Amino acid sequence: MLPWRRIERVEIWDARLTLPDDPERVERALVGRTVRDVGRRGKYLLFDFDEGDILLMHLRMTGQLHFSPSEPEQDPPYRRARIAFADGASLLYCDLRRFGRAWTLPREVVFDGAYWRGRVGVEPLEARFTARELGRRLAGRRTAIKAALLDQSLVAGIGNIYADEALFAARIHPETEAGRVDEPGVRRLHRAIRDRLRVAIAAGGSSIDRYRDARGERGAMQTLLRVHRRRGEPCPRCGIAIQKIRVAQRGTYVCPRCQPAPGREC
DNA sequence: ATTTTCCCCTGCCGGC
DNA sequence: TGCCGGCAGGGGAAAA
Repeated sequence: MLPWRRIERVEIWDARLTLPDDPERVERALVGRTVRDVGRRGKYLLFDFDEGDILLMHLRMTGQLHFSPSEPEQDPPYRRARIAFADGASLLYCDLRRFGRAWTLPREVVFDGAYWRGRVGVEPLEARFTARELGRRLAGRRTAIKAALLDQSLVAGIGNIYADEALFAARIHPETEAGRVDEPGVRRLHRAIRDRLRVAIAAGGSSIDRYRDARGERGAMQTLLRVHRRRGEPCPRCGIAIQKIRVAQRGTYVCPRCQPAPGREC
């Protein structure tokens, strides 16, 4: 919905958005550019233009983009920035918790792998993400498997929801040492990651809280989640109560029977 | 180097 | 019922 639109005006109301850069500098870098392509690398959004720097965004926890094809209706809450296009369309950025960031970088930096190394790892839905590749990346890691899944530099894009869901589907306890997941376990986990992400994308994401897509639509994945945010509900596989624990400083949901704690497999 | 802790924000909810 | 600590779809910086 953005390609071929020319940016006429950029308004950044929350200066935190562009930290550590100045909002004015980012505004100047964007005005007059025509959008060529919108892409993604891990959880980073990339806006590529006819010329000049690339705009990168990370929505973090509560960032949202709202597109409207004509002059925006009313002001949504927590609006932080707006890109107004020459044809009257606009892209509004809202963010309750103000963790999201936007910044610009030269194309050659963004398209060089060095920028992403240590930041964003293999894309889980691409062909080169094989079970063998997952195993290679987990090998030798002493941290909990869930912490490893949340580590974006290993595998890109898995967040707290889908880490829980993938581990449940693979029947692996989240606190299992990453390097000690056995080979069949790695294969189950690899399959589970891809399966759960594909289902989630097809469902339009999980609108547990306030998540909406750029058109304002809710996702349906929250109804398909099997353990995440389902403490006390029956496990869909065995029926016993889902437990909530804490792993890697994140709320973690687990079936104590289907995902036996490390060291006492059933 | 890898791993863990703290912190950035605002609003909401569960538990006392 | 009302208040309040804890927690939330994340990750960077600093510390262990």
